[in-house]
Amino acid sequence: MKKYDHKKIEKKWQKHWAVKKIYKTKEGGKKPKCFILDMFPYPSGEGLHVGHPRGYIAADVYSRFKRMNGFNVLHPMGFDSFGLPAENYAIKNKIHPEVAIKNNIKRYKKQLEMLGFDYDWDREIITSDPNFYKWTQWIFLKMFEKGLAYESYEPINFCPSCLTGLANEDVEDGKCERCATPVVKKPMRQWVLKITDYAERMLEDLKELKGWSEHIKESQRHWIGKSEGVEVSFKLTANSLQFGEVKIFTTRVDTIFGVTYLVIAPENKIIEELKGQIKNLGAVEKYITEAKNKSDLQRTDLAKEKTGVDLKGVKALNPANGEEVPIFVADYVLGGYGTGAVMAVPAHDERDWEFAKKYNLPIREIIEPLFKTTFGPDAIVENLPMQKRETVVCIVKHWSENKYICLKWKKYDWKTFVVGGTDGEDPVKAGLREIKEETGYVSPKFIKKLGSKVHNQFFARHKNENRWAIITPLYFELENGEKMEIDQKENETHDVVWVNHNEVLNYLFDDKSDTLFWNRMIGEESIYTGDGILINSEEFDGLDSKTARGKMTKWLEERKLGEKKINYKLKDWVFSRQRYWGEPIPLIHCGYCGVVAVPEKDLPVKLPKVKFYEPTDTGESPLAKMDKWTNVKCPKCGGKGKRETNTMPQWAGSSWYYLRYIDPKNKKALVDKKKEKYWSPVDMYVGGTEHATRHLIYARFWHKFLYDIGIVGEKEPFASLKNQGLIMGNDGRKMSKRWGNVVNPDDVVSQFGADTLRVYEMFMGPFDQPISWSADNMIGSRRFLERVYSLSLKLKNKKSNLKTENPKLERLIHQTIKKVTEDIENFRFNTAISALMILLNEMEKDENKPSSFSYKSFIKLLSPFAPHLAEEIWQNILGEKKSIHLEEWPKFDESKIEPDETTVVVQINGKVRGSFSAGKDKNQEEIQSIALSLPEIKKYVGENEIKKILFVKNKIISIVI
RNA sequence: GCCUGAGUGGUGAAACUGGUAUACACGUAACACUUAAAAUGUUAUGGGCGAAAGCUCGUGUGGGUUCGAUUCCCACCUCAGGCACCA
Repeated sequence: MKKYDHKKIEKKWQKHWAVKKIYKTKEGGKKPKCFILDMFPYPSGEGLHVGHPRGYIAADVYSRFKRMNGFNVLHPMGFDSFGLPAENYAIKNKIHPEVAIKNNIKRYKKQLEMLGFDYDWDREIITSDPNFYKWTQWIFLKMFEKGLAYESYEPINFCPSCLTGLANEDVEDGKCERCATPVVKKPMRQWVLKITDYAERMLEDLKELKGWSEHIKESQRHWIGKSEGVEVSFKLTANSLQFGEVKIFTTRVDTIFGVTYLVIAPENKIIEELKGQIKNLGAVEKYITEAKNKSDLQRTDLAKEKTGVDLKGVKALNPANGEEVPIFVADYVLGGYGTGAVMAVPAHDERDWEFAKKYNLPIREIIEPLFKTTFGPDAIVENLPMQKRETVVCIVKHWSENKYICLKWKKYDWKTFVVGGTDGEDPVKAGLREIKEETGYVSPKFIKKLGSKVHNQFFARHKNENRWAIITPLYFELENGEKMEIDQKENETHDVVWVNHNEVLNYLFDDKSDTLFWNRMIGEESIYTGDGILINSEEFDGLDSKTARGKMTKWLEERKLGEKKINYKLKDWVFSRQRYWGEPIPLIHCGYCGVVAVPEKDLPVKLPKVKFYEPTDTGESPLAKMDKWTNVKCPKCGGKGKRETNTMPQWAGSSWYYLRYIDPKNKKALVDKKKEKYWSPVDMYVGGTEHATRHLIYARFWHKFLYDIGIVGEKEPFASLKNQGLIMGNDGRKMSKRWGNVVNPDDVVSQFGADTLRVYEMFMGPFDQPISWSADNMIGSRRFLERVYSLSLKLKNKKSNLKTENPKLERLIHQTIKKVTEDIENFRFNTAISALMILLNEMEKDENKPSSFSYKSFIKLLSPFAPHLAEEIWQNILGEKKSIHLEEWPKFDESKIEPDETTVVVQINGKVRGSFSAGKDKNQEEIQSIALSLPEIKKYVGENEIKKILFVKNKIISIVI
């Protein structure tokens, strides 16, 4: 028998498909469209490793599947070729980036073609191609026109190794995302895009993105980082004279009466204004200089130890109570967030608390902790009123050992300290009384109070009411073991248990207020940062935090001392790079007119060809040295002008590239309106999760902008997004030259074939989960394909052309069609392939000769995964004339899926004790009588009384005895 | 610290809205074919007890709900990813 020669087969059909252009996307027609997009690769020097194509294979499978299901498919590919990696590669290897990119793209393309993807290469785009980046520049100009691109001189993240400014998104853990060098803050001229204008819409529209995985949306929400609070003005005084004001931002106005000092960031400009008033200016300036010289990494690494300097001579007035508080400059407050200043409430904020402890600042409690029980049998019952009750909780220590009294309640699953109501009595007295009554010990001695009162809201089962316990926690010690008789009633309620010191929390376990008491008891200082009940807050006393926030905000607003404010962590996008290999920013600086846009007709502003493109450390791009290129006429006044020499970041082209696939050769517009309307949005976007907070944020931002100026008709660019898990080396580490664990797809394809690689990568595990490469496991996929091939030859030789087959196989065929169809639709490729394997196993049995419908269906189901082999069988063995990839996807018949007989399982007390097969849809009575007549069931039931019988049709009968 | 996801055989992993846990594949063992090996095929393959029929334990740990839990609830542990002095 002929052997499965993957080399011959794959080469033959790849050529055939290319010549016949079977994957060419046609415009128009009546078919519904499906736009399938891969995150296009960055053509680095390394070439693809076996992990890269996982997403491409999935998209290709999906694309072929959709095409066979009657969709007009757009599945293009291109290259993201501008940016740092290409440039760094070029510098390292002393090849001009343009040449390097050309070579690398060639190599990538060859590798992609080798895997048999169904791209329409006529639509290929390359972001460093002037015909493409003309439109990248055009979009920038539109943003400039709308005031969304602005020039700034603020200090930004700067990579001292790449010698360029970076966006917030390009920094990971305080290090440059490309080269892992710690970034520094450096003031420099830069172009910035006002992405923050779109923060709210980007956040809001996430809700509509049903096809995105939750964790990507979650990390975008995080990145955008919305928080609602109040901006409050604190008046400043020096020598009892008013001296302007400082604005702070807080989400916790309810704690404003607990402010004991203010903190401003070293970057805050207010310090400049106050210079004349600061008595220790030298120390303050020294601190600020030091803070500025710290890298981000240092500043966060040193986070554990907070530092700061008092602004002597200047005080702030708390608008809530008119109190004068000191002001500190400290770098634990960030200059770039909110107003760059905060009110410090050390009693209820961990950072402020740490700082206050270090500098011995007063700590004032304003919030009494409130714990609500929200689940379990003690959960608050809605619509039942709250009964307030003053309570004491007594921690009682043994007279000689390190043990404490806990009560174990008899009727309820409770373990508590000694507790009791005070009924207006002095809490200490009440505590003494409770200890005696409940435990019998007669010698308790009061030692101390354990912090503030604590509120506990729960459902009191023993009284059948919602209880709001206002607890005073007290600490007692017994002087001796003398005991009196306990009241009968108390004795019936609970047992007294002595618990060792270090086991107390484990014993009591679930009540958070107990934990708090205990921590205070053992002297562990802990602060409460949650919501609670206000005290020491004048007219706001007794309110809960949430209500207090509302009332205080109103109070401040009425007096013009504060206003509601929303802040975002998202920062504007630093959009200029001091590097050569990027899109030139199409602006001209003119001495008379200022910054002038390059007229649209002069686009693209081409990147000049240069010999030297290494970055400089002057804060200028290498382009600045090219006088011939930079010196131009001002388009407005005709006078002398200079081109902007900064270039765009790596992410510019990829922020909109998908739109260009729709209309890649259009010279007049970014994209034709009609075509855009037909193809948008992208129906399925496949790529890695590493782009969650970079590319995917930028692209959404640009898309929304293009929507606003009427270029696109959809608010969101990508309707569905699927993320592939990383493929690691067989050692479980990320594939990298460094570990020597890189597997080259060229080798795999040559040895096993592209189809085997494709099937294996889809079969190896769930698509979105990371997984280690295993050459051993891949053998299974190869064997599977070999068996498919040899079965095909066998069936051909036997000239099997059955019309029907045995019903079991027929049912399996229809089940498999259903399963594979649903699985591909949901990106569950591993189970789809397993279903195909099960079907093959059955068809290989002699008694199960498939009909020609069945066999052809099977090959069609296989074709998205193994396109070459499927085509070979389809045309060469089965003698079909049309490509299988243009055939129609098989349809299953629902009526043929259901079996006539089902296996009914018999359970006794939930355990499987037997099973039998019975006709479909039999009712309980019939099944029950069969079940009870089975000997193995009789054995168990015996003389026992049957309490209950549960029945699930076609599945299970459960007997309870 | 916070957020998200995940813990199932020797391994990669299945299991629809709670209903026969371990499908499919890898590996391993035995057998067949072969002078032999490879390849291929057949059979077996969670642990314990048992000659066997069978019994019993088992989806990270501990508890709960249920006739019945990998699936739902609570607490904890471990791993991966994201964010991290964001007031």
